[in-house]
Amino acid sequence: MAETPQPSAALPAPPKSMDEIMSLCKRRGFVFQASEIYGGINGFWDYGPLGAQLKKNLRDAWWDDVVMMPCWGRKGPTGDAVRTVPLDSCIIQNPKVWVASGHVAGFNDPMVDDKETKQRFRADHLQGLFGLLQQDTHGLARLVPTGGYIDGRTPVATVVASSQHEAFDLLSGDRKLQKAAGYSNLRYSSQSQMNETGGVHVFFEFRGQDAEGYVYGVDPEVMRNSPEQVPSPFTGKPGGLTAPRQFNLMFKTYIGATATEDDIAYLRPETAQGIFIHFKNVVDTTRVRIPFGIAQTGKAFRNEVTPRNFTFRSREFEQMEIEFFCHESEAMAWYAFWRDWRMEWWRSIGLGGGNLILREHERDELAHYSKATSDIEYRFPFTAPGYGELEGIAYRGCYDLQQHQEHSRVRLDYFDTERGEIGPNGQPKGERYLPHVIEPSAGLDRGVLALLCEAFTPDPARPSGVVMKFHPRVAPIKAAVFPLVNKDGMPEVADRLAADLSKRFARRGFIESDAKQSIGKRYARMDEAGCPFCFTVDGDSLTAHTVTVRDRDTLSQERIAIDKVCDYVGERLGEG
RNA sequence: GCGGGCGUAGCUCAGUGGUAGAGCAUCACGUUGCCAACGUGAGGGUCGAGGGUUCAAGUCCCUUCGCCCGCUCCA
Repeated sequence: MAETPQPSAALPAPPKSMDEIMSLCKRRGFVFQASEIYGGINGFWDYGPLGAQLKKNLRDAWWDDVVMMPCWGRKGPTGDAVRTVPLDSCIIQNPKVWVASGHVAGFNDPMVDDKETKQRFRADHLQGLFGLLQQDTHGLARLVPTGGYIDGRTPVATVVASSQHEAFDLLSGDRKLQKAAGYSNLRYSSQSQMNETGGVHVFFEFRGQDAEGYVYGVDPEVMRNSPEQVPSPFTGKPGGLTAPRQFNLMFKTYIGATATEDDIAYLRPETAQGIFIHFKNVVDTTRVRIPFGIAQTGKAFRNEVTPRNFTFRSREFEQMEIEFFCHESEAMAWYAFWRDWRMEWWRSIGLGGGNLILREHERDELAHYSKATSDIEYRFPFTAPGYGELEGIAYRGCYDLQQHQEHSRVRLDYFDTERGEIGPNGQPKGERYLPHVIEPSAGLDRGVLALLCEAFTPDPARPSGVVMKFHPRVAPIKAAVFPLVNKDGMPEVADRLAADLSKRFARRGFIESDAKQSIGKRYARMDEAGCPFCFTVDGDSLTAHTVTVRDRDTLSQERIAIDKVCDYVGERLGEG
């Protein structure tokens, strides 16, 4: 037979193709398009048998290392072991939760942002100051288009106001704005009504020093198509505004069968808020003391404008979030601790190498409540040479607890008996405070996608052409057992070995046994599925009680005793 | 949201108006002696969906859904 092929390590790594990765995901049952037989549904993906197990393994690894043995037993910056407790909160909560968190505000109308001042306002509240057209022989009628806006005209100045009247007041009271727009001394001239297009349109005309004009709503088409020409109401600079954007990113649903507007609820856009709203319950019931974390995994939903890049931006996705509560004075130390450990953790499950980076946010990138944020980013084939976010570690101050405290009117502060001045009895008097929060928030589906992309390794020297080099800890198939040929008692020995392996490892992943077709074909199938170890029962197995073990990554084979096989696998799965 | 491309078997694709195809994969039987061997046989398609033009549509037209790429966006 052919010689053992050598891995083509000497050759430079061929570029990874997202198409090929997606094709393999479909072919081997890692990821399917949701509702595929009905034509699919944009932004939703399902996991096939291997993908479901891969995802579970990643989630379990996170749970083990975050909840059961936090940070691998490492001590935190305060010298104590890291403590976390788990939580599992509902996808649907009282809508007030999302009002408090800021997710509901202004989400039902197209919104415009000022890029410089970061102020956001409703697009239909942008009122413009327009000069009259030079040759306006047809009068104002020609300015009246459809929809109540002045079609296609660019204002020389803008203000945010809910009515033309208010807009005129603002404009006429702001000499600086007038001057910037080339006018001065604006005053009310007349109010005309038009009904050329069936509707009544009211113009607030004005007269300035040298010109006339009118105040009217800014055409959304203009804001959308040429935002670079629209002056900002805050800075007066043209181009300072974004185009109007729909921000209804939360999925709506109705509670109860009546489905009226009063019954509206939302699918959670993040799991984090479920943790914040139970902060007090957890403190009161579990004897945790600050510093400690609450961890949760679960589905979240966002009505993304543009789902794209395979599972990277999906409308339904799973998060793995920790909210770590600590005293403000120690928050930055904990922030650095979590940031660095999370980075180590992703490396430990196989995302080492140059594709993983830690990126500290610039100051102007930070949310207003955040004092520091960093992203752990992976270089996906579709982001290369750039990176895509896997996990964000944010120092959120006490913003979230404060918001919920205000909106719910329930005190969420914490009485820390280990702080405060030492009293006459030698005991600290205690300190009452709102804890500060470090939030390591990871995307499980993005993690799975990164594992798939990282594992995907084209190798022309192999019969399969590709090998999935999953870390054994996350590999969906942990081991495979093959009889070299299907006779001479080999299948029976193989069956017994597979049964032993299953007994010990089947809770962590599949144990495959396969007696069909040539041995090479079976190895090739396991390469594509990313099975790290293949044990082959041959003639010597019957007499010497040994099998060969083939290493997926090196293709090397060694012979080990049958009764050592389970320990061999156990060691490599990280059981020590 | 805008522009471009694509959609035929599980996968990769051919098929420019006239009987739905290939390779690989899958299954069965035989063979088998460490890297997708071989032989024989089998199953698998309303050509993404809907409508239209035509004697006749996978092929031409319209609509729609999905995916990919670029811009935009990512609270």
